[in-house]
Amino acid sequence: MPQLEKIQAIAIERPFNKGHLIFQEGDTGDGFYIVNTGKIKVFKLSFEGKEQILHIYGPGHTFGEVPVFEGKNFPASAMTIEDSSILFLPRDKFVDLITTTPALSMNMLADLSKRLRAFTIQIENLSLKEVPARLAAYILTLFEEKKSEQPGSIVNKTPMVTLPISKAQLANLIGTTPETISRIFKKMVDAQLIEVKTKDIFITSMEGLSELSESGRL
Amino acid sequence: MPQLEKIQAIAIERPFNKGHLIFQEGDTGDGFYIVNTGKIKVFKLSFEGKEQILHIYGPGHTFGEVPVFEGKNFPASAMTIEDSSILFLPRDKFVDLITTTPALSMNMLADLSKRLRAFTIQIENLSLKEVPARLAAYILTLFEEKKSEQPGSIVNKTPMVTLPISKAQLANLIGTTPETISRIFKKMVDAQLIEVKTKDIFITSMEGLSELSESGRL
DNA sequence: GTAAAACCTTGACCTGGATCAAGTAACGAA
DNA sequence: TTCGTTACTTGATCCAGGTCAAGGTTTTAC
Repeated sequence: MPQLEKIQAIAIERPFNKGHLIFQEGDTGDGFYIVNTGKIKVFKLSFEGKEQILHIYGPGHTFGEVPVFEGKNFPASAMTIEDSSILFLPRDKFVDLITTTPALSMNMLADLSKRLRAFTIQIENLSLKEVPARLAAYILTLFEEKKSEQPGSIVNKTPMVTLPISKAQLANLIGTTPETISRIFKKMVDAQLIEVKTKDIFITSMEGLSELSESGRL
Repeated sequence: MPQLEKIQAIAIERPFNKGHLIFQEGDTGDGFYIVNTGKIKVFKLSFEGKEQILHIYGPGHTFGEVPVFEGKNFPASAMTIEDSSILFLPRDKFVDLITTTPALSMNMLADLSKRLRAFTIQIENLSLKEVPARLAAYILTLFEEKKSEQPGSIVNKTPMVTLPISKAQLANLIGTTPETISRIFKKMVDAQLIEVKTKDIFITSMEGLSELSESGRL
């Protein structure tokens, strides 16, 4: 991204404590956001207060663009889940920038397309997979992300991932409850697929996990 | 859309019978599509063959853009559900056009944003609402669409909508089964919310439906 | 107009996972 | 290190909605 400097020139930095509501579903959006440091969740609440997490984003990710381009309000809410520094990009300045920089708009289109793909997968998970398959898929996704971040080949070591969020949040992300998460982790351990030590998960059968994530009965 | 002519200049028209697979999840996308006439569904299939519909699009809607901007393959499949005429826009020509036409890229960004919003609602429905609420919400959406299409005020008439798709497809759209759709329609009739005559639905209690769609127990 | 096919309804049954309740483990502050 | 808080686990119970099976209705094609 060579446009980064231009973007930073118009960005306003805002520090937030963990648990700060950045915007709420229905609010008017007069700009969008980039995670600088920390971590945020984008989520919906049901009438009864149940939460469904749509995304969890760390440094470098943008969020809250939909109202900028569509002109209506935020379709979901966003909250920090760690102490964070968030950059705010005012709408007008960004639109100026994007209309004069075709490459930037192509990047933005690619970014929204990625998000559409991610939603596609989330809908598939919620509607077509049962909870064990969703959980297995989540663990595998974590592992893939980890591999692409530090591609140094780790031979001869049990593959391991560390949950980046609490198990309660994980439940809200994959559309279930903490109790169910707990029970299914246990079943996975019994089935020799993983070992769990607090937030660390050791994958003992990549193949088994992978199979569970697609066709998955446990 | 003043760009329409330019787009039509690079589009290739293709007629398809009902039930024709336009593209399949995983295929390489070397362009995207616009519905000219007819109707299509974009959907995912589970391992066991269960279907979840992501969108149903009629004339004027674009689909299959994700690979064009993101460079990977289709995240879902698309099929005609009526005899249809579909326009194909080859990737290269479209990218040329879009990089030289800022307004077109803004339109595209707005379009993808709308789709993100729609997915957001679908995820909320699947995860946070029960089937009766989803069905009520669907009927209300149909009614809103109808109103915005023909805004001539219809005073003094029972509000009515016609299901644009089969009940089996409706089940796949809202994430349930035909049997459940059938039972819930019956309950809605018993609760004096609607009358059903084959594909025509007469709304007898807008308020009741509306309440059911949000907080909804039946 | 009639037959075949596709679609829809209804009933009986079953199960995944939610909920409620109570205990246990991990974590942060003093 | 200990206390208080927050996070997680485990058990018992319950129900929304899925599945299977059989019958009814609507649409399509000739």
